[in-house]
Amino acid sequence: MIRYVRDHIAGLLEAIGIGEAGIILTTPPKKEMGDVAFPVFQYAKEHKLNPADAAKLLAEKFNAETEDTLVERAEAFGPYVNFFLNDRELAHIVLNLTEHDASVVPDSKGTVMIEYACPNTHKAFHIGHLRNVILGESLVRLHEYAGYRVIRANYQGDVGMHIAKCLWGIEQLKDEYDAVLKASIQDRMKFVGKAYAHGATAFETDKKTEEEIKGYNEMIYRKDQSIEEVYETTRGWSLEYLENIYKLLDTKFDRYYFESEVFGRAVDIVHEQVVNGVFVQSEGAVIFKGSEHGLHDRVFFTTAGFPTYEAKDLALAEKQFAEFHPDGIYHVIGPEQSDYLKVLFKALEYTLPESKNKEFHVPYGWVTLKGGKMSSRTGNVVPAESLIGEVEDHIREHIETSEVKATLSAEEKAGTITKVAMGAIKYAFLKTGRTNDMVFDMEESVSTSGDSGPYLLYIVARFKSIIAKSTPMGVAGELYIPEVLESAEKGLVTKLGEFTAAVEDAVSKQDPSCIAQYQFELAQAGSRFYQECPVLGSPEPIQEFRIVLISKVVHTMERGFDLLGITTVEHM
RNA sequence: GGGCCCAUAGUUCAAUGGAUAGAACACCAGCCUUCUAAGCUGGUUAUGCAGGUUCGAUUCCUGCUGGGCCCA
Repeated sequence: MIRYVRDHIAGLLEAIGIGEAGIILTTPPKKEMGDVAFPVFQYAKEHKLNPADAAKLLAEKFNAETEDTLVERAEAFGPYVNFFLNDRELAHIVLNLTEHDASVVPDSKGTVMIEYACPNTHKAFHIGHLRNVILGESLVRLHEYAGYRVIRANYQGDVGMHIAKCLWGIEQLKDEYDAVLKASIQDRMKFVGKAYAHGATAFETDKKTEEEIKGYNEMIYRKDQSIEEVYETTRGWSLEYLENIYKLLDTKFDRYYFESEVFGRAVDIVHEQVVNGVFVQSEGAVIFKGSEHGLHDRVFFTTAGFPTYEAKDLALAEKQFAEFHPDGIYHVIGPEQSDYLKVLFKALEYTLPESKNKEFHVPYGWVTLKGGKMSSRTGNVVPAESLIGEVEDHIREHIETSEVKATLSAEEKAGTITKVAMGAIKYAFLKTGRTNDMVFDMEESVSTSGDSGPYLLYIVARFKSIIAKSTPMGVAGELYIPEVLESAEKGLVTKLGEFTAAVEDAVSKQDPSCIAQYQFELAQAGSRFYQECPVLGSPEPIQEFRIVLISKVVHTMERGFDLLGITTVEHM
């Protein structure tokens, strides 16, 4: 509901002496029941009335004592007083509404760092990472839109056992490594994946190999000459591969942090804080007693003398605060790390007091694939690029077989395919509530109908097409608005007014799915309008009104899509 | 063994403690001489189990069952 309307009605109610204790207004379930609803439970309780009687009483009182251009009348529906708004007034308000709250000044709410993506090098980028990046990018845009200065941070794991396993595997497959040096990035990464799998399997099955690989791990930390070149080369491959994916997903980062750059400082922090008693020795390791804070104990320094990722995270936080002085850092990380992060944040309160109440975990649900057609390869890890490729194939098929698109150039088609494919994927990943697990359904996400990205983009393309065909109108004073709107027009106007509320909801919950749901509802209302209300075929004053209306719809949809990281297309 | 999360229609998802629990897919029936039918309209189907708090519970509390995860 539009804030203006809400405040207006609250004011009218207050004027007749109702609702001093803060008025809550909602939307009736059906439009025949009015535009705005006032639940009277609280009022009835205070006045010892039964809710239905109270509603009747209040509706009568309102109608008798209130004269207003926007609110035509009130009517009691059970325990609710519902208000019916004047179509023309409502449309006037909505069409003149800027979709962006003018009170939001860019960068006025302080600085937040959003840390997302955070993959390991030398590994495939799988569908879980995909959800992470798509979510992170959308959160960045939401926060910027809401008036925050946002630092995009990415913390990539470029040291550790997973790389030791990979490097050991490469040593075993040296001939293949030499052969693949000049190959495409896809093939080089395919080899890296194979080498990792080789090392990981050997690590599990053979005690002697396990020791060897641990030796590689030490060599990585010491930057041992014998592995340095292969390490740097394959690290470079990984970063190139990841950068391609970021570009495809239309995301970027202000700061790339690496485990290798915080490792040294991690050692120092733990040593310093052992002296201060924050960390304690335990069976040769150094631990933080989370159990003294209702959490659990964690190792920050191993018996072998290496800092764990716990320790590295301490050094990372120190760097992040020193470099950007954020008012908050949001870590987009899976829910399985929830308990770990609680311990980490607690330890940080000691090693870095300024971080207190400024570190936040933004968890998101697990991703699985429907059908299992793709889940069989290499364990159950699905590389992101193969999923993206498959979606693109589906979309391409639609575009290529369409007669309407015959006029498009090859370049336009390619651009459209990419935009629609990425829109399909991003929408599929963002429409489910952030913390809920989700199932990625290939058929549904590329589906041209239903609750899918392509469906939404199609609605926008149709409206854009109408606007493109219309003759531009001169500025001719006040816009004509019909006295009574068609049902489909009214629905569209009402839905348009809800955009700001959807954004506020998304920001407060840190959940882009609020926007995705809004986009779908607006598209549905738009689709119905498209079906029932001809634009170009209508007589003049109505045509002008409808063009202004659909222009507003296109504008709002594009704004919403932008917050999701999705780009609209002109034709599809 | 300790802790965290989840359970809604055949399937995938919604629902600040409030009106007849909403959509989408699938299935069935209609709608193109008219702005893109990748569309629209109508129809069928659900709150895991047992209690409790409340005028009112999908929502909050307790126990149970089933699934996921973390720590040991």
